Amino acid sequence: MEDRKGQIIQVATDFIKKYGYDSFSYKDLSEAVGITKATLHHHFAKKEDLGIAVLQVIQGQLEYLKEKTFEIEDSKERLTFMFECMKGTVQEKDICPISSMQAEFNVIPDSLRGKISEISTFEVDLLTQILEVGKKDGSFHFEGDAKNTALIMMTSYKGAIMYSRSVESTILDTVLEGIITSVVK
Amino acid sequence: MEDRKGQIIQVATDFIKKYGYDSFSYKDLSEAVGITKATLHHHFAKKEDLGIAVLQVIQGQLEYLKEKTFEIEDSKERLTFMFECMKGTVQEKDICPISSMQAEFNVIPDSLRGKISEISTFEVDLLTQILEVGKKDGSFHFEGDAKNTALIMMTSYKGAIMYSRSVESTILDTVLEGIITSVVK
DNA sequence: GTCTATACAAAGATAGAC
DNA sequence: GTCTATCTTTGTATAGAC
Repeated sequence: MEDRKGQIIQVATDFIKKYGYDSFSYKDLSEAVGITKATLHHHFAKKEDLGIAVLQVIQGQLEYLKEKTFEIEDSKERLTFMFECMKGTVQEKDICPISSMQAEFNVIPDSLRGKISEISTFEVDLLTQILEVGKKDGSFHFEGDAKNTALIMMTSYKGAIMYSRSVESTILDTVLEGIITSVVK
Repeated sequence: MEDRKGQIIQVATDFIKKYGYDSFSYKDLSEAVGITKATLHHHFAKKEDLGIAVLQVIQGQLEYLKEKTFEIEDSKERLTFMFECMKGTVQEKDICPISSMQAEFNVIPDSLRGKISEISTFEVDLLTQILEVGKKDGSFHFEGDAKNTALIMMTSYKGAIMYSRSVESTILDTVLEGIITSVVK
């Protein structure tokens, strides 16, 4: 089964969303996958290697999301689609793996920090572009430049996922609706 | 020196903001404070006890902030004051200790989770009240209820601190200005 | 209140057999 | 590709002396 690697990455991603990169162990992971720690090390010699692999997959998914997003003609639909897709990747009480590793920024390996920065920027840029296009075609209304608005929307979305953990989990939908209508209406 | 306890709490809080609760050790802390691990255990038998102490101090500071905040007459000034105070407690490249522990929610002791939930709720409630008063006296303009707006503002603020870590750190000020003017103008 | 010394468990990682 | 066994380091925590 060559897809062992893929399976490991999948479970590791779930763990990062649940516990964080630093707080899941090769022992946890090996048990969840059903192999030994040694086998895990065979596939990903160091935990750092696994971390990089996880981030590469996420990066690929985001690039794919960008493609799919711009296949949609209508700006409002496009915006909703993007957030719905993002929301779909995190289960209840999980957090965004990027947020998780932003929180751990000072304790993760340097190579991971670089990738996290890239991905963080990519996300905001994607939203910025969606907003710019939507403003031009008259779908969205906001003051200031698109990047600032994108920043507020993205940080609010990420922050809301985080907050859902410790308060009522309905707040994510509330916030999501709020930030979308703030530019659409 | 009875204030050893206070000193330990102070340094522990800094560590949580920099590395997270799970990722700083009694060894790190003992070296930073200048005492041995054993002495640390004398003051706070378990790491969990220290965690609770840290959160109690934060809770107290927030209650004090609420008092001070409502001593200010003008709604706009009050809102700015609150965010400036909050911002003042986190150094560049640190994150809010509450965000930090929200990210670690599934790996911290139960007693800490409870406190985190309380504090998270308190913060949003404080902002909600500021917004409600300001809407009534005509200082603020926003649609929907104050709680939703407070949620968006608070999650955006917290998310921005987080994002500053991995992208340009100027985004915090950008976002802060954005969310304040969104209700003030 | 602080120390040295130590116990104990968990973590990341490697060696070598099958 | 997977295993058992083992190493090394680090983390939390305790015992007992000063």
